[in-house]
Amino acid sequence: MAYHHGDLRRALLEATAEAIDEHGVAALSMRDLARRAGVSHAAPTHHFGDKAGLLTAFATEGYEQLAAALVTDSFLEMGVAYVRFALSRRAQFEVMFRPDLYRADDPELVAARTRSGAALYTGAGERSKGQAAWSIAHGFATLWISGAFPGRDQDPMVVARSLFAQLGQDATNDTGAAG
Amino acid sequence: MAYHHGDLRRALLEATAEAIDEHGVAALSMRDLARRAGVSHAAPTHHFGDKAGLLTAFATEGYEQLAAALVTDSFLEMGVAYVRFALSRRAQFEVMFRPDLYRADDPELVAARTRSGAALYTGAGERSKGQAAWSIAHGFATLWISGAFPGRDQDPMVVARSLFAQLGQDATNDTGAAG
DNA sequence: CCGCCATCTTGTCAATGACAAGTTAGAGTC
DNA sequence: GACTCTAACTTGTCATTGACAAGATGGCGG
Repeated sequence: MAYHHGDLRRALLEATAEAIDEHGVAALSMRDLARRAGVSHAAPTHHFGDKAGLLTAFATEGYEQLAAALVTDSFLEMGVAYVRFALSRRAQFEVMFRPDLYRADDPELVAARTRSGAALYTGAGERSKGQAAWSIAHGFATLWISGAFPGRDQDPMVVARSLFAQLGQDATNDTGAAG
Repeated sequence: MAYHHGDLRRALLEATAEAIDEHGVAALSMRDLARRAGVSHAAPTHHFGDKAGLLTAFATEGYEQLAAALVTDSFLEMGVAYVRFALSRRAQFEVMFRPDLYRADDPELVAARTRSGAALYTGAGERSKGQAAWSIAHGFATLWISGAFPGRDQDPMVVARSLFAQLGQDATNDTGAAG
């Protein structure tokens, strides 16, 4: 077995998403990740220190991806993008909002979270309408993922748009920059 | 040490809420619950079969409590009650919406979930406005709990009301029974 | 007063996270 | 082109955990 994997760190982060998608975060195991990557059981520790370190890196990556996904000029589309991110990167989304799983004060994570927060607050700000939109996006995404939301035969993105439409109409075409 | 605890099942469920409130679901340990209740490490297994069984019972209890909490005549107050439940019974709320932690097909759990769902759908139904309100309530609650929501010096219940107010005004005084 | 059996205990096992100590390979140096 | 240096990875170990098996206890029906 080769001693130098190439990019084990990357492979482990990808294996993490796979494993969570398959069995949920609760069943996530460092040793299973090692097996998936074809390395010894202690190899992941070398790169991440411990399990919390792995999930810190995983959540950081998630915040960076979210920040990138939220770049759009329309207030409505930002909400749609938020839901799309949550549903397409379920594993990241799930870990990101469970700070008990990682080190929430890690500098790199805080920086990434701040970046995605900046995008979000530009549209949502401290204003109730933006916060309501964020809550709808986040609530719908988590309810849909957990299976609690009705109408599972429908396209979730279509449903999401119908929910945003329930907010005052002026909000759907407002980037928030005017506030 | 007494062989008959009295109501160990009850004590364990209460210890579960305590333990989750203190260290999160991720760190929940059957043996720790046993220690908290002052019984041997295998006692919990006798009552719940396994960890998933314990959390199934815990989530079932949560759904029953939620169903009771949602009994109100006002659409708006139901949303407020939902948020209040989530914040006051954090542990139950967290477990309820993580079906990977328990047996989602358990008959008693399904019954309890259906009961709380009935209350919810009476107000929310299949209609977008009700679903938007549910999403706001659920999203706000989870974001507040995770610490991601801004304005943490404010009273969360006041913030929640300001969010519901962003929905069309006619929705805030509609039980949905007319649909 | 005696057996029954739900309740709880003790004992054990495989899996896991964390850590310590050893091994390898490839990069830099001369 | 051998030599060292060190990051990357391995092997080995330990305490903890969930799950299960088997035994102990004590209240309750007969």
